[in-house]
Amino acid sequence: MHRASDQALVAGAIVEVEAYIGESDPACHAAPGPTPRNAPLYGPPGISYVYLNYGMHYLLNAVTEPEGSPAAVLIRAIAPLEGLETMRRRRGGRARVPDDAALARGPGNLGRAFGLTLRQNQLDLVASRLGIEDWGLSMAPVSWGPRIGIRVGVDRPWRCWVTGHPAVSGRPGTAVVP
DNA sequence: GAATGGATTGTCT
DNA sequence: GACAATCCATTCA
Repeated sequence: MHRASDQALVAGAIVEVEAYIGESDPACHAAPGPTPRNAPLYGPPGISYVYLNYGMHYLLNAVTEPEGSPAAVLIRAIAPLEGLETMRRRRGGRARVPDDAALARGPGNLGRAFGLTLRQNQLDLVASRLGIEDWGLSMAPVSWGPRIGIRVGVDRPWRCWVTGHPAVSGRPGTAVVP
């Protein structure tokens, strides 16, 4: 995943995601039906869905299903590969980041490291400066388990992460399927 | 027009 | 382990 703003390019390998699928998924933003906020979920796939959560964190989703089928993948963490200095500067303001693996660990931290705002909402993830590409790095073993940080729909094991990777958020050892 | 609460994180006890 | 920070979409009157 990468994002270019001005001169700075930041990029990293996605190591943790969660799926939010359909109006029948109580944790999906599409659960209440179409609204102005979740409109991107109902659009074509390959488009970003960025929203502000808890009034302070910009969370990034990638819309995955054809128009009319609301579903998206929440990008929760990336392993930084490019633009480390930029990420440190953006993260550095408040608390110090102990190690590089923590620069974009967790959806809120990722949003800050990438400098995301509502302006990055509904961007084309293939053609715009915010994008997801196949870098041929997807050979690491992954684990599946319940999604975290939500109060409903926790029964769905739709969280997927690179097993044992230091840039993955949450507590280790919660895998349902190794 | 006012109240409510959330796909979070860092700090404090 | 509890809580504050902080904004907007949604809900209710």
